[in-house]
Amino acid sequence: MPYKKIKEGLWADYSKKKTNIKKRLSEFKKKGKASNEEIFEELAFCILTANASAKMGIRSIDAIKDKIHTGTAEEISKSIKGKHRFWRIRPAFIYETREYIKEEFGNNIKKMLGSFNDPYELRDFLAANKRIKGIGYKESSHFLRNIGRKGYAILDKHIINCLYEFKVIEENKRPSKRSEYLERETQMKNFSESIEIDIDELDLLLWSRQTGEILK
DNA sequence: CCGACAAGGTCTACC
DNA sequence: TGGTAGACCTTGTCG
Repeated sequence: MPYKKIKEGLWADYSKKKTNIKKRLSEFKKKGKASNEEIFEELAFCILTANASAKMGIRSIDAIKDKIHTGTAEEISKSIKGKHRFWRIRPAFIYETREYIKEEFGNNIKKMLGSFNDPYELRDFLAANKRIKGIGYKESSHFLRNIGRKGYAILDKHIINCLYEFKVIEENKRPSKRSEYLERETQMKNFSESIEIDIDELDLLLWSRQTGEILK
């Protein structure tokens, strides 16, 4: 499909969904100003969504909200069984991440996030940290976006698919390392600039085209 | 009804 | 040391 058609198609869709998209983004912004507990819950949500369905993630986080701040990995695991594919390992990830933030930052996740000036250094930190478990580049970007940080590409299966169809990227393959992630992120940014749709809005737009919904 | 396959990736072990 | 299979795991959906 020629570039011009793609741009027109996206804009037609964007005009319809614009209100919902903006609304969702303002919710993300608001979340960023919430308590340490709520922000940690958002991080836990992202740990849960990796290679699980979005609905599974939402359903699961609701089930364990009362357990994730104080419960053991086993307790979290018990609450999530039957609601999530990876009911044994993901609670362990959440637990380990929580204990790390407790040890290093006195349970103050906002302090942790605030200790970086550069947004990409912050993401590198989250993605590369071996004690922040279950969070790679995609989920790190997802998390930061969900707490109102802007400008990151969230390169999941759906977005990669779209970008490939649009010929923005050359391979229909999820990035498996940092350099690939950054490269495709730049390509998506260039595309978003050229069609004049903000990258954060473009992410929600493309995702909604694949799934029919504007979730998180 | 049943087999195949997908579901917002990341971690670990091994070469 | 840098890269890549295999593990994680179950449920819903589609032919």
